[in-house]
Amino acid sequence: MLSWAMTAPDSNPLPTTYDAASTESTWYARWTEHGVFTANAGQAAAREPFVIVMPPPNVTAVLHMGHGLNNTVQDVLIRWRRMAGDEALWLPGTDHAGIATQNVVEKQLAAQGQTRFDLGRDPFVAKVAEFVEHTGGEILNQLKAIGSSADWSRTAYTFSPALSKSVREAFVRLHEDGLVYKGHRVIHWCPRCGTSLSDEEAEFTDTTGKLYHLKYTLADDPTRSITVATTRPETMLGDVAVAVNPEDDRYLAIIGKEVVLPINGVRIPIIADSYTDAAFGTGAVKITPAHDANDFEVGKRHGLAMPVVIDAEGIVREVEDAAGRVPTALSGLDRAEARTAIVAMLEAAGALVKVEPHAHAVRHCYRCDTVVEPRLSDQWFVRMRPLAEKALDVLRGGQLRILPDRWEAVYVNWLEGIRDWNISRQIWWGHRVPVWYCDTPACSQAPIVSRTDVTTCPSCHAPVRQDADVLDTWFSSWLWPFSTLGWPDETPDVRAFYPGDVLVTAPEILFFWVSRMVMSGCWFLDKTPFHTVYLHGTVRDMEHRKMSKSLGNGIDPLDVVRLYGADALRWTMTAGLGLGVDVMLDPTDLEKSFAPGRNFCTKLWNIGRFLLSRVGTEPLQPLSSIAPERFTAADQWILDRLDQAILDCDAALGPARPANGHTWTEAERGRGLRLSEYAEAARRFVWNELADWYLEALKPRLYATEGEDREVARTVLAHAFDGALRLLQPVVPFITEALWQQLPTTPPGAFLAQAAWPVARRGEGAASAEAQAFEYARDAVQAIRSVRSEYNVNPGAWVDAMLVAPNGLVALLDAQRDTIGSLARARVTMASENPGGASAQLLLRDGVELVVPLAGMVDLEKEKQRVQVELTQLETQLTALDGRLANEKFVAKAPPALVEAERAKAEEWRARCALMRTKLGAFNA
RNA sequence: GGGCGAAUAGCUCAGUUGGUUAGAGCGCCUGCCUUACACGCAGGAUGUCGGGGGUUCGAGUCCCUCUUCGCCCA
Repeated sequence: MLSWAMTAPDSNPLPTTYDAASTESTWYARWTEHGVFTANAGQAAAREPFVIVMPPPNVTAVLHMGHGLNNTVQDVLIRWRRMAGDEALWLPGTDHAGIATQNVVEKQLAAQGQTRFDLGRDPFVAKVAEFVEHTGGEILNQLKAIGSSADWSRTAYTFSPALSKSVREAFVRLHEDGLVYKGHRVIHWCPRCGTSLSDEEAEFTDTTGKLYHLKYTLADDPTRSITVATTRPETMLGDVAVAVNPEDDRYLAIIGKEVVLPINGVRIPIIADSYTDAAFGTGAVKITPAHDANDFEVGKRHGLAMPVVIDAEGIVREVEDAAGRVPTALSGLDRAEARTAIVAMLEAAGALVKVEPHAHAVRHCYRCDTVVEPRLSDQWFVRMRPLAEKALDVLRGGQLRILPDRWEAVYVNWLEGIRDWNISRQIWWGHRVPVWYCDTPACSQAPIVSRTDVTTCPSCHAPVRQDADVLDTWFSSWLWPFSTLGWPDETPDVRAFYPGDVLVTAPEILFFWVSRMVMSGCWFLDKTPFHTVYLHGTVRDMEHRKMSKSLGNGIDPLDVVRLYGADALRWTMTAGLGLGVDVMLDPTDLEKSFAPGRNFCTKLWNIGRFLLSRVGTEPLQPLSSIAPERFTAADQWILDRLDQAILDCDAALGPARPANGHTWTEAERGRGLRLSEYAEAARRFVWNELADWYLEALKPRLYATEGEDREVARTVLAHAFDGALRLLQPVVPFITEALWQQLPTTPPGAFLAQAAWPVARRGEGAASAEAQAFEYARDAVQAIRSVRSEYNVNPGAWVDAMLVAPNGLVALLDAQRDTIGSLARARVTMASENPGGASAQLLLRDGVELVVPLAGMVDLEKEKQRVQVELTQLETQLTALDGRLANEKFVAKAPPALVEAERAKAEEWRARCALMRTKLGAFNA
């Protein structure tokens, strides 16, 4: 048997400082080599599957802190469940990001003075594909650098052949279900990107613009006029009516009359429509059906013409049904130039009544921020109402929950008011709409909606033409939870891993993506794709501004990895993360944000170095083989603390899924996913309990004792650290793996990343009497240290201390004398009675007193005051407590257990007060 | 304009169904380079829980109202 001396620090295999970079690359490589992250559909029958699908980053994206946060959360959860014995699948991939990716390549072309039209459609698409192949997906490698344990063997891509098949299937199936249709209406149009956008893609920005009051003269009486208010005077060329509210007395007499548009002289009627708000502006609004969605509805109701006076590039001209409406002087102007010119012309004509500042929200393209132009066009739509009903049902039925739960109301509100989804885009990069047309004039073939490519018309056998539009990127993303598994094929993966479990993302894409995935999952596979949506916060700077490239206030996660290590990054992302709370980081002071994580890792490393050097490499006896009486109080205590830490971590993280497998109960619904509480519970155990107390208490024992007790200590030490490393692995996987590999209990070839999640040895609240004895020791140590500090006792000096214990506790405390002494640098003696005299006096719990004589140093007045202050405080509280207990209503109405507890507390306080009064008496004597 | 949320220590936040003397991390103050760790150890200070009103035996927690801030939707 080796002695402690022979396993001295010299033989310690761990270097003095932790090298994050080499540890991270070493272990990540070993994990992937051994398929630690690979899920097996064949195992899913024997083990509970646990599935997270990664929100696919844009294929051209560069890792930013938002990804860091999002993926750390997912990785913590998936690592937790993997250890807990689930068949854990974290499915990664990228999104082809139609508009965004096309924009990137178009920008490159623009740098060479080219447009996509110079190349033509097919060469352009080929160029984008090539670009994606060479530079795309780099972000997935960056995710590996932060430790993401995704199953890379299943990496998916929304524009891959497999997922394209899913997209077609979904489109065709919805068409068969009568939910896909082509509509002619005003949609959001981005003149810069040259495509339509969905409601969600046209984002509102609050803007202070101008409200122009324009005077339109009545055709039959040039002395009379009506004034309309508009924010967009340039659209007046396309006006087809002036609408007033039918209830509005001011205009009743002129409804049905005609006015003459200034500038182009077109005559248009005054109509009554309840859409008009009498309180807004002048109560009269101009109606431009082709250039405003609301006006379009009014126009449809009244059967009005729909002249188009602004084209797809945002240029004012006579586009359609607009002959004679655009004067030559204005034709060809950009919409912004046209506004200036038109306002000037209106003013010259005396038609501009006034201009006032006006705060309103203007829609912008979410990809390029260009002001969106409402435009009349033909687009493909999905009828959303039937889909939304299902998505509402699963939330209301409890098959789906959203955390934090306040987002559930937002989700419900949006789905209840859902509008049809414009899914066609007039760009080239994306899934082509799977519809073909026969252009033969004589042929009556209807458009062909097909799962497979169509080349010739089934009726006339002429070549057919495929619809030029591509589908909204989100039309592929919304299938992600099952398209990635092989749907529509009945693959083993679909059977094993659908539905999944948790979706982790930011609230920004609740509508874009989350709600739509629920809808598609419910529609196509009849089940919600996950039972939990976890919406984390946003990464912001210290001024609470969102981190963004344009503001230049971002932090590069890879910089953090380089400077502090991936574990430190993950620690900051986890430990600071209240449920759904924004994460504030200071881009100008990385130290402030990430030093705590690095410091924690350093501490963990040092704990490991010291502990492993003491445990040595010799085999250990199993904890279960050790008879309970051989454990010291400290041993019992740390084992109890580990149990408690495990229970705390479990309570913070879980439940992982509804207990009945499908529906959340009210009690379960808001629970779990408290990552900060989990991290704090694990940190507290390893640092504040294992290192600060157990290791310190053990030191003399490690050096002084021999034989059996040393073996017990080694076993407990290894067990406690092993437990700590397991609890911490999901947060700081690299350093914990490196340390765990050094434990003599670790089987060769095993990985902590796959080791079993710890289970508490005993239930809650069952702390043993022995463990309790160590709590008394800690009390005494803290009291002595406090006295030493107060009297400025030289840190190296030893003091005398006397424990005065009630009879029942004498033996228990006596056994702790050495421990107390070594931790507090005190010569501890026992007494059954307080000797009084010139000494520092402290009252510990359960009537235990501590007397520190400090010969010649004690300030009696100070001691008296200390006791007096404490007594006064306690008496005040005791009075309040007694008052409560004397209140009949309290005794009658409060739960009996509580009343009992309060009574016991009152007695304890009373005894404590009595003891303090005795002390004060002794001081005065 | 409509809806939702937040306001707790200097900062960032916990505080789950109302029930101990309201907690943590960081920061701050004091003393320590005690042979695992100064990226550390020990000891300390710090809150009329945004204002006002109400329900209750009991309110940081529930209700109303005001103020300030944030988010979502139109």
